[in-house]
Amino acid sequence: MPGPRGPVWWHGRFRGCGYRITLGREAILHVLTRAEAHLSAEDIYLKVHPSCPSVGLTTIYRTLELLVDMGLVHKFDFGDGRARYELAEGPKKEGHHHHLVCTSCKRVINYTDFIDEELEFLKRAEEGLAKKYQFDITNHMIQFYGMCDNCRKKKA
Amino acid sequence: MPGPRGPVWWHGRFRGCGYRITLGREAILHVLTRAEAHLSAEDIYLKVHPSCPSVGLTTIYRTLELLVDMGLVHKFDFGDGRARYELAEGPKKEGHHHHLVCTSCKRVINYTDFIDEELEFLKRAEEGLAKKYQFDITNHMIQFYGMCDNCRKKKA
DNA sequence: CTGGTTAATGAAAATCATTTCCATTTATTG
DNA sequence: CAATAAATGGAAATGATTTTCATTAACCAG
Ligand SMILES: [Mn+2]
Ligand SMILES: [Mn+2]
Ligand SMILES: [Zn+2]
Ligand SMILES: [Zn+2]
Repeated sequence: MPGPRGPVWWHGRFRGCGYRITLGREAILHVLTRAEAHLSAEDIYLKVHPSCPSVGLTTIYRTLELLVDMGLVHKFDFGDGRARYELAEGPKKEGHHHHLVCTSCKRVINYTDFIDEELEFLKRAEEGLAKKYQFDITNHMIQFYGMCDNCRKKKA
Repeated sequence: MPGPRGPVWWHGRFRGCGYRITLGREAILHVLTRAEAHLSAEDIYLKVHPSCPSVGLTTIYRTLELLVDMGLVHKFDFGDGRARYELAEGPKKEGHHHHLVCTSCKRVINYTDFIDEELEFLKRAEEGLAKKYQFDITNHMIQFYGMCDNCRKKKA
């Protein structure tokens, strides 16, 4: 149930780009907004299906591509063979975090620690790199890989 | 031409794990050692083929998986639909760098700038995260995304 | 050096996430 | 409400990667 049709934070962005606001898109954003985990296209399809059975997997993929291009959603590859999607920034600014990926079980942990000193480092790096390589930097990604608690115990 | 069969830097690692040293593996490592770019499995297949036409694509995939698991090779997803591989560390310590990825043309630039302050930041982050999340961190990845010189000009 | 053991391999087939096609639907606008 | 073009769904295509299985060859003991 996508809720009342009132103006929603992302409607403006859509209208501004000349994109239409459809039931499917509404449902997909709704799921992404409430997602705890890092959802695959199929995960989203399954969550959208009960309330909007008419939305097909193709639309999920198309919408996600659109959202990624608009910068509203980030796309990740955690090594399990399917892309994972996550809202870039909600209405609340909970957002900015990075990932700890277990190479053994593919579990992913969001962390926000060290974000301050990280921001410091990133700002200078971005500036320097942009100038040196004539790159217009819009985004970054940091991931740490290793073995999680559970997997380490299993090995022992 | 995989060169003389003398002891090579990675032979020890292989023997230690009980892995056999085969012509195919020799050829694949040889290509990776000399690679300038970030090669896909097929790129490697094509480079190996002339001197070792008997090595099939399946072996390329299998060997790359092995090398990634051993930590000798890093696997990347730059968003063009195929995995890219790069030697983690050669005999010479040229290695450590990160990537600038053009989201428009998928061009990738290696950079080593800011590595010192980055290392500082990473060391502390790794320690803190390892303790807090009980993660055994073995690796990390940093990528900046944006639009490269060429692509920006085209848009203008 | 040689034969036995078993990892490694190639080719073909299977998998499966993602994309493409195209006829149909629907959001938007006046 | 009608006109228009964007958006969509379902089926088929795509294409990278994986699996299967019969064959080869690396390695080791003798
Ligand atoms: Mn996350
Ligand atoms: Mn590189
Ligand atoms: Zn794990
Ligand atoms: Zn570019």
